[in-house]
Amino acid sequence: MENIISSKGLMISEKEKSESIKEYLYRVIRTNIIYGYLSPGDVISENYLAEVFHVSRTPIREATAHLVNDELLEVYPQKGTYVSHIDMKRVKEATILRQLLEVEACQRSCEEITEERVYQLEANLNAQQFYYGQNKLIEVMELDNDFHKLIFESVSLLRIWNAIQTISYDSERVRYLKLSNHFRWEETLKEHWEIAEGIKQRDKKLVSELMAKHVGKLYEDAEKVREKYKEWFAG
Amino acid sequence: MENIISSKGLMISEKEKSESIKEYLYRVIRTNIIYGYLSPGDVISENYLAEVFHVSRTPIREATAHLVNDELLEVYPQKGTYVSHIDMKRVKEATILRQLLEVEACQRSCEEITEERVYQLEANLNAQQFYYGQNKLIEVMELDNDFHKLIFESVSLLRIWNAIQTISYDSERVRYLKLSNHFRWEETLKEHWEIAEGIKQRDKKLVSELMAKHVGKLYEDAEKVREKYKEWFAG
DNA sequence: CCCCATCAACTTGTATACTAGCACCGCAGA
DNA sequence: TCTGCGGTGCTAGTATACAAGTTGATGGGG
Repeated sequence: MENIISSKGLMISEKEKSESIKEYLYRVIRTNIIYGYLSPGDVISENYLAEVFHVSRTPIREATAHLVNDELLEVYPQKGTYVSHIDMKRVKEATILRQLLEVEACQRSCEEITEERVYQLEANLNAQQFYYGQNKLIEVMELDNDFHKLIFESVSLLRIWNAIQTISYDSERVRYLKLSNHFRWEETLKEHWEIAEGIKQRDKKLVSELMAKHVGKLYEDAEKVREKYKEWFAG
Repeated sequence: MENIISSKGLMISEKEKSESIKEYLYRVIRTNIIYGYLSPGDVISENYLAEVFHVSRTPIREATAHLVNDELLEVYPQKGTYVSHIDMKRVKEATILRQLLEVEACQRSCEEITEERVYQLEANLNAQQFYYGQNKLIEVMELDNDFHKLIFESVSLLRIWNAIQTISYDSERVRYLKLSNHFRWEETLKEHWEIAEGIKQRDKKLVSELMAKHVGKLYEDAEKVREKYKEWFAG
């Protein structure tokens, strides 16, 4: 992936041909927030974004409306648009949601998953290790997401995966802060390997415990991250 | 609630002062789809909607973009915008999601709920009975939703409730078809009363079983509804 | 009669112009 | 120096104009 850091300090990736301008803008702005190129409290007016991306305000507005829905942006009419702060209540709800659903998904995958997909899980973890060694943290994050997504995909629950995403963006920001501080990473990868191995062995009970623990730890980690980056958090 | 059926056959409710035009449009168009004033396959061009609501295309576009995200509308550039068909796969995923989360919520409510909220649950069910007697089905539907929402509210999991909603709109359409055919309604209300009573008695085990059964039945009912309204369904 | 080309009437996508409202800053007066 | 008032420049909300593309009907030629 080739990302360009613009003069405005934004990371601007290439537009895919399959996506419309508004989808492109949504994706790019969202990743800039999650990966910290836009910090909580930052003001980003529509005119400013329109200038940076060389498009009119119309697609910008459609993208920002989506991001408001995701609670990553807050729009105050006639005042401005701000990057939201991370809300621990949101992280908590996302954790509860994920614990229940990821456990369900990996239990089902113990019964339904194919050898091919097990291989994909293992390849994914190897890739994570590789990119982490190269300090390519964004790639590591995306692979981590893909790992979990692969499990949902293996049991045909992608819409549920997407529903999880829409309330997990604050957790994503926490995970990236955690990752960029190299906090507990080796341990986290080990948890992934254990889960993959458990699925391979189709041990539902073991996998459930591992996954519940794995997801649950994010909230604990979030508390620690909050101490260091308290200005990123609300309340 | 005063709803006006426009000359175009749309049910147009009053705009609340607290909501913006785009939020109003989103709400009205969504309810028109769920309550069958707009049927799967219907074409609704942006110009058409702009004319009906006496607004420009800009807020219309923002509302339709949201509805595309909800998979209630499908937009084909330069061709048209269509009301989507009900997808049983979506209903299935929503059922799985709800079973897990509603069980979790009502278990928590057994520990946390206040007497005040228990009273609200009971009042809600009485109101459902009343409006059903008056054949005010839309009010019944909204009260049914409020019943479940109250439970999530009682345990501070409203974001999870909202996440459920975003993948449950097909289920909503099924529920309204079911309701307007007076299919299994008395039984459904009885299930609600049992759940409310179980929460009041704070019997976690009983409530979990009842709720899982209650939510699970929607998918079975959907199969039956599909036989009668097969043109409403995809595939 | 059938087929193909052309054109007109739509559609959504994008850009731009205008409106309304808030906030800040500087100036004037006490 | 402090206070109040008003202008100015910003914001997002909305309306409109234009661009690009699809569809379907119509009419002429084989």
